[in-house]
Amino acid sequence: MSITGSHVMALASDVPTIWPGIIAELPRRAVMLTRLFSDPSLLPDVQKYAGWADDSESEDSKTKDDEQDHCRLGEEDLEDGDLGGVSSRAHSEIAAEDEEDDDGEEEDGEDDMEGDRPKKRGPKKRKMTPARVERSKVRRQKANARERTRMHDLNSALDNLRKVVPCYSKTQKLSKIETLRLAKNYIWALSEILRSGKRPDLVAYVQTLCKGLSQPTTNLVAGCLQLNSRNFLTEQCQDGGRFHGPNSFSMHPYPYQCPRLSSPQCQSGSNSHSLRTHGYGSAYDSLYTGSASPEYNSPEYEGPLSPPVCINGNFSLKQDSPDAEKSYHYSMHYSALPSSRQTAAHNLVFGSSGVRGGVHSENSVLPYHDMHLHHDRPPMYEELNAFFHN
DNA sequence: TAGGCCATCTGGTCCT
DNA sequence: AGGACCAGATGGCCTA
Repeated sequence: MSITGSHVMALASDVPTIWPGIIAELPRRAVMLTRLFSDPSLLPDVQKYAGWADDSESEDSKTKDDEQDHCRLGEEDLEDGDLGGVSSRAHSEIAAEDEEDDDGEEEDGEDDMEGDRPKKRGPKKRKMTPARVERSKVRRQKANARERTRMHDLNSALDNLRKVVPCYSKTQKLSKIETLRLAKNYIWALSEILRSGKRPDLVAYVQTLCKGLSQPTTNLVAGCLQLNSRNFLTEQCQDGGRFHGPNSFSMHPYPYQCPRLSSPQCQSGSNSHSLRTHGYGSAYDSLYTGSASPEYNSPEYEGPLSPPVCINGNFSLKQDSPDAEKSYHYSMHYSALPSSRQTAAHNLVFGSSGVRGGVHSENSVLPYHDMHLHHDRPPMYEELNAFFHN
């Protein structure tokens, strides 16, 4: 199967429009990937996509509003007479530097020699008048306010980046460095998917995402991706990370029972369709469960094959009700292994203690309502998923 | 209490 | 000259 321009655009559009590095990188990456597929007809689509910065206008304006808020905040700080922690000593130093700003008023009576030592080069020290001290204070305060605004903007961009990487938790925010690492891994993983043109391998994909991440973040990502870490590792240990398709696992509500999934309509054979109509389902099952295959109806499968999650956020699905966020939680249960192997596999990635950073892998599956997979995916995701479906 | 993370201040450097 | 950017220093907060 060939990859269309919409596939490339779908992947690329999944990247935040805020983080400058991502903005700069992804369009270029998309063009490069398009060429990898040796289909020049895709280039117009990709180039059109490269103008996506326009789509982020609302986000930009929001950022500007934030910036204005920050500026106002800074002004308030100044109005309060708070020097923002600027010590009097620091101000004296600034004032000393600032002396050179003022023409005239040079220190009189300085000879070419200061005692035995030659006179210092550079501008002469100037007397600090009260007016000059005040000017230096104002200048320093303005610089501080600008710096605060700059850092707030940077943090705002990071927040936006957090929302589009495969794992997002309101309460357990990724640190800055972990966010950047995960974003890098995410981009890399997407690129690899495009490059290979193959259905991504579950375990390898998660490993790619978690590469270089701290233990707690690794656990968090595993939880966000709804992977029971032990079983995920069991699978990894069992067959070297190969994903065997729908018969290799079953889906269970975990750890919370979903009322909707318990309902008859969700249990019925048409649940997949009903969930699709709610915006769930097709991505994951088409991607990883092979809904078109006979195995789809394997007796081993009992639950609805349409979790609102997927191996990565890129293929996750729109959830259009707050309840959905609260209700659905799954993990993957692979075929059982002897506990010793499970332990060995568990230790492989999560450490021998199984607990580190206070987040045990088994407990790393956060309540779903606390986590967000990606919302509001463009319709082209269906197309993209169809690609993996083949 | 130590360590991690963060916000802020600060001064230096570079650019326009 | 002024602003943007950067990195070091510092102190606060949180968690194990």
